[in-house]
This record gives sequence, C-alpha cells and structure tokens, in this order.
Amino acid sequence: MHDASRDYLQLFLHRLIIRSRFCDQEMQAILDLPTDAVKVAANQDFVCLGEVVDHACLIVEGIAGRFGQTEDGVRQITAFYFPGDMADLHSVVQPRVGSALQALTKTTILRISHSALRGVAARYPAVAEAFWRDCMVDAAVLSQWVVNVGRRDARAGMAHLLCEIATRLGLGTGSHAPDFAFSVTQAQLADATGLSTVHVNRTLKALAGIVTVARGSVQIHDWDRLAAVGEFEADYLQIDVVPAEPLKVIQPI
Amino acid sequence: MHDASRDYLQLFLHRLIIRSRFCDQEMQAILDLPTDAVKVAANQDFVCLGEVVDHACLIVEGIAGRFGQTEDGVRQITAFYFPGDMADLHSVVQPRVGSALQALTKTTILRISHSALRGVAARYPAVAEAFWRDCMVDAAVLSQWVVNVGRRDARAGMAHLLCEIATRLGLGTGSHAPDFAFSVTQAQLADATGLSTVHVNRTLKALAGIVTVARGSVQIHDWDRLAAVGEFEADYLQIDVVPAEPLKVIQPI
DNA sequence: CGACATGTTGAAGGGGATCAATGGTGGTGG
DNA sequence: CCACCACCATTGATCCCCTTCAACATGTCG
Repeated sequence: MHDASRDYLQLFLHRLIIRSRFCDQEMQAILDLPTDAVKVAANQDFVCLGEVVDHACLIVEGIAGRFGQTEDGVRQITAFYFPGDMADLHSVVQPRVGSALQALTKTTILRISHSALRGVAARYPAVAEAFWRDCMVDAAVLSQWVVNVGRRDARAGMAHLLCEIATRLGLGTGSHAPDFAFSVTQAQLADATGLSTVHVNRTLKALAGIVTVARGSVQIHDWDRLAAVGEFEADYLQIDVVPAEPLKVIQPI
Repeated sequence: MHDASRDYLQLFLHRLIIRSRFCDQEMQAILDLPTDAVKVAANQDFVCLGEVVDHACLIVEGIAGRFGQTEDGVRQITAFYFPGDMADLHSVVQPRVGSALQALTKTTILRISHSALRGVAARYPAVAEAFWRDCMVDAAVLSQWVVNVGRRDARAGMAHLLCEIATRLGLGTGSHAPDFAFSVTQAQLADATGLSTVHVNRTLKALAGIVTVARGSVQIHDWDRLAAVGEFEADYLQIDVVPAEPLKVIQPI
C-alpha cells in the first residue's frame, strides 16, 4: 500500500474517532486495511441496485449520493457522502444492495473488502462497535430527512439540509461559518429535498442574504438565521460526543 | 424470570432469525436475557428526547412509534414498531436519545439493559452481528420512507406504507392477504405519511376497493393492486434472506 | 349522559409542480 | 480561436394536489 491510501484511511479513522475511542493498536489496524482505489466519473453508479457486494466504499474525494427511485423514474436522494464517509459500511452485514450509490461529482473511492473489515471487527470489538455506531449516525440523519421532507416547507427543508452538510463537513458553526465547497447542481438538491428544480431555484433565491449557493460552493452569511429557518439542532449528528465513561468495547457485564 | 417474559423474548428471537443464523447456545443466550416488563398507556412517551438511556425497549404488545417534531409542534412519525421489534436497539451504541418513542396504542414493552445486551453480543459475535444487521434493516425502511414522503403522491405513499406494514407483520403477501389488526388513527397515519388528517381520510377513500382501514384493522382486498399503486417491492425488508453461505460471525479472514 | 377523541365532508386558498422559453457557462473539436 | 453543444440556472404562467378552516357525525368511555 502506498502513502496515498494511508492518507485516505486517515480520513476514515478521523471520522470514527469523532464518536468512538480507540487504542493505538486499533487505530493502526484501521490504517493497515488493504484498499483498492477507484476513480468514478460524475453521474456514474459505483454500486448498483440488486447487486451483492463484497466490499464497502470509502469516499475520499468528491461527493456521492444514495439514490431511491420511483417507477416513473423520479429520483430521490436519501443521503450525501463526503470524503471520510464510508458510504455503505452497512453492506458488511447486509451485502444485498438496497439502493444505488452514484458519484455526484468526479469522485475517488477506496474499496475495502468485507473480509478485511470483518477481520478488524473480530479482532477489536471496539472497532466493531464503532462501525455499528457510525451506521447508526447515518440512520439518525435519515430520520431527520424524513421530518425534513415530510413536515418542513421548502425554505426550512433547504436550510436544514445546508446546515446538516456544513456541520458534517466539520465547519465552524459559530456566527460566521466559512464558505465551503459543495458541488451539486440544483437538480440534485431537488432530488434530496423532494422538490422540483424550479422550486429549488426559487427557494435558494428566497434564502438570499442568509446563504448563497452558487458555482459549486456554499456561502453561509448568517449561520444563526439559517439554523433558525431550518430549525437545525446539531445534536443528532453526535459530533464529539464520545461517552465520558468509556463504553468502548462490547464486553461481558 | 417467569414464562411470559420468555414467550416475549421468543418473539424477539423469532425476529432475529429471520435474517441471521444462530446456534442453540446463541438462541438460549437471547432467551435468557433479563427483562423488565412495563405497561405504557396510549399516547404516552416511554423514551424521551434528550434522555440518556441504559436499556433498550422490546415491544411485545401494542404499537409504538418514533417521533420527530418541528418547532411549531407538527409531528412526523419516522417509524412504527410492532411486537417483536426492538424499537431502540441502536441505543446500545448510542444511548443519547435523538427522537422520542411513544406508544400509539396501549403497549407492553420489555426493558432490556444495555449491559445484558452487550454481554450476549460480546460472548457471541453472531449475536452482535445480528443486532447490527437488524438495525440496518430499520435504516433501510427509513430510507424508503424518505422516498415515500419525498417523491410519491398521497395514494402511492399510503399504499406503500400499508404494504410495508403487512409485510413486516409477516402476513401472506399472496393475492389474498388476510386482514390484520393495526390500531392507528388517521391522524397517526397523517403523521407517518406527511399528510394532513383530512387528506388521509380522502386518500383512504380513494383506495376503497383495494384496501379498507377501519376500526383498528386493515383489510387488503387486492394485494397486487395495492403493491402496484404503492410501487412496493419487499426486497428491502430482507425477509428470509439468510445468506446461503453462512456469514454468521464476524471473524478473522 | 356528557365529554372528548375520532372520522367525514365541503369550500377556499396556497405551496409547489409543470410547462415552456431564455440566458449562462464550460467543454470539445474543427 | 471560435462555433457549437450539452448542461445548468433562471424566470413567467398556469395548474393542481394538498392544506387549512369549519362544521357535523359517530363512537367510546368515564
């Protein structure tokens, strides 16, 4: 394995230790995972519906999305994935693919075989638990999306989504959140929020002054107002909530 | 522990072995879990937002729901739980409660301490994996709900929801699915589908002839049409897809 | 029997969809 | 270097699904 892969795995490790505590050995084991880098063009599926996979995909560059679809071809994005996210870690325990993964921009992924992941999980229960926990954060996000799409209007939903992404990207959520790169089209935002592209355009315009989404980057001018409009509470993302009393291994009573 | 608790745990075990394979010892360990039965009145929270819990809740009688909420008090149900479902198994790895659980009808739950669950998970890796897998099925359901609420119209969304519930309850999904008890109000269906109560009423009327929802029970008159209207594909529920080649333990390569 | 939750129906309004057309912008090749 | 094309953003006009409000019916439980 060359250095690039190791740097990439560092991203993944970084993500995990936001919410779980590891000893040196465990961290080392994760950094030693064998990987297989793959470049994916924009708008190209890299995990297809119905397939049975034997590896999980770590996003290391670009943005990926999970897609649902109705019969008439209308699409719904159910998750965004950014560098450091393992987009389908759950496939380790559920290899049958239930929804496709697609690159939203030019993306680089690191394939990591299930057997290797099972290996570390078996040797280090703390890692197994971290994997499980990480999957559950994704589920918590999904749960918020249901609320977003089901009960918030376009403005609030879009604001909430942008807040979520900014927070997940680890940006300062103080009054002056910095700009960040987020290269998605309005059509993709529409698929994520359950709106039409036309209405996404109008909604973004309605948020002018609070946030600007243009040319692949997002500028949050007033975090507090954006969070207020989107009713955003970051708790569910479980950022930096490593349990005070170490809960780190699944061990006997 | 008395017999009732054991019968109840049997429900849970039954749920798990739909998707995971256990040896006798492992099954026994689950049946030996210490439990604490609690009765909950309808419309009463039994897990509250923000709380940190030290036990998970197995639903053994009645129906429970997971609730999201917007600031103006509008509610969104993000999951239904039926007897045999462990409503918050994920709390084992994420004890901070992100969304409240409420009984939708008079409900009996079995509290099972995290430490006991950790105990079996640690002693039997196959059980740990089954727990993780079960959580991921819930996540798959959630993902479908996003599509449902985001991209399907009222008729299709309602049909899909009813199909999901019938399937999860393990009913024959042949052309003549039997009736089943499902005691929710139209207001609760509204909170689950992201509709208003008025429109739920009209939507159910629009589905007359295909399905009847009345007085706490659902009669599916034409499963095929209901599934077609709801674009329902049961695959994501992972019913009876125990992997052919046993994948049952997290073990070294 | 009263009180309250639930179900039902009508009428009116709005948020967002759809259709359609135009203007940018970047990539590609001649 | 420019012509061309594909994709994306933008804007207007119209429509409709669903919401909201309001009234009434029905059922249920103390």
